[in-house]
Amino acid sequence: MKHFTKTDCLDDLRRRILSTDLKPGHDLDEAGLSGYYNMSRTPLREVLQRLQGEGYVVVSENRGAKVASMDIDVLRTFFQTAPMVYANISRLACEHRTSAQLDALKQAQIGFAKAAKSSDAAEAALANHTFHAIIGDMASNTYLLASLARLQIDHTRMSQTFYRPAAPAETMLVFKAIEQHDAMIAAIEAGEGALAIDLTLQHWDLSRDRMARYVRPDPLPVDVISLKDHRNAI
Amino acid sequence: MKHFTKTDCLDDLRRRILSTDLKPGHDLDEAGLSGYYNMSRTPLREVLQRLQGEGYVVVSENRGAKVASMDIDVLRTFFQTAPMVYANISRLACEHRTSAQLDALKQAQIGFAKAAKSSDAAEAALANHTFHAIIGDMASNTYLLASLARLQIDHTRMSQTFYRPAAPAETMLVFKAIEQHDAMIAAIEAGEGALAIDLTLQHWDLSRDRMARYVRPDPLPVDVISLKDHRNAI
DNA sequence: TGCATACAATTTGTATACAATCTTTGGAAT
DNA sequence: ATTCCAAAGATTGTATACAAATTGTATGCA
Repeated sequence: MKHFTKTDCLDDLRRRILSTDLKPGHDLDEAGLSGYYNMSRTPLREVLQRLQGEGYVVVSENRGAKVASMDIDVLRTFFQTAPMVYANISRLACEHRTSAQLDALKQAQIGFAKAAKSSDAAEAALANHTFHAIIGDMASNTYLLASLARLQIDHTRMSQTFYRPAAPAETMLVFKAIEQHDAMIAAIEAGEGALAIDLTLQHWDLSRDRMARYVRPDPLPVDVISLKDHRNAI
Repeated sequence: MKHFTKTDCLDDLRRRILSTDLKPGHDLDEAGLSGYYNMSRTPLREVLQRLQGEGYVVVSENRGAKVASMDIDVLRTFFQTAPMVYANISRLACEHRTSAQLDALKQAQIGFAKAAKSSDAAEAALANHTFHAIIGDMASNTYLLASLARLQIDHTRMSQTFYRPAAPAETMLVFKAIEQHDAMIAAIEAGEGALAIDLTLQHWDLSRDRMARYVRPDPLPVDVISLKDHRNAI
């Protein structure tokens, strides 16, 4: 059987959480995971501690780890905070970006466009995550990056539904998002901070309402609320 | 011998790092620490992973943990970012503060004033840390809080020298800081966001220049650079 | 039936032993 | 003397065993 290294395990858990393969509030069993990744509980627990530090999971004493939840009240603060942080990150990226980072960003954009058009929701959301994470790197501001990283976790999980085009009008919005990414690359390359801020805010206006509509509280036991009601909640 | 719990260990390491009892860049030996706290390496390593997530330490593969460093270039971004984050936190605190939190803040201010006047630098810096951490709690914005926490780590470590009053003029500045804290408590209690922002920015203007002057790079091996040169660097 | 308590089962926390990796040291060859 | 290599020492990483805590279940009693 394949042997996972600790970094692999870390990356995979991040990916599974971001893609909501592991849903918000989901209980993470140490024995189960250590079996899944074919490693002992000792290094796995260290991985969970790290993920807690990064905001992916919450571990409570004697009660194990859960995937970080997305309650309604944190989502209010999400939409309150995200534009400001993302905009500032974009501005800083204009000042500090290197050509290597620009290349990486363009690559990420290619991957994003492909995934978005293929309507593989998880893949598209992850590609979008990568795109904005690279901009975060460009800003090279450890302090703001800490906020950005946490915002991105929730952003990526919320945007799952965004890339599952149900109606044609919604597909249009995805194409618009791709265009906005291109414009942002240009702005960053040109070092036009004001423009980058503007584009970022537009980017947020595009997705805010849609995402907010799809947000739902942590999954409840199915015997308490019917699945149909649950799907329509919030 | 006394038996430390994991939380104790975590708190104590945080305190020692913030007070620069453990200096930036200092190497943290697992065996040494587990002996010091009288616990085995397994839980200690988990503590270190957590501290990494919080930005207190950096652990690198097969090379152990170091206290997070404070290089010159991150300090530029520090002064660039801190006013914005602290100001926003203050504003949010005005909106969300509870009366219990206000009480805690007033208590913290009493502790700060006492420590600052006693010219126990570490104690004063830690008390100031607590004061601003409570305001961070009040804001109840997990995302911004992540930035604030990281900013505070460096802020507290830098401000060590601030509370070691050498000249009478500098003592005056400390008294001024105490007054500003009182004004901020009043603003937050009254829920006057604009005023709180203003006070926060003033608070930063007060300390910025002084702190920047005392910043120095990570300690270098003494055989590379003479101690005298080192002390005068930056 | 409702509730409390005791006991079993599961899950998390810690210690220790051992494996893997990095660092230092002591020669040997140039 | 200097450089390179190898072996010893030290430090970090992982697995396993056991201890402690939590959760689930069954039983007794009102």
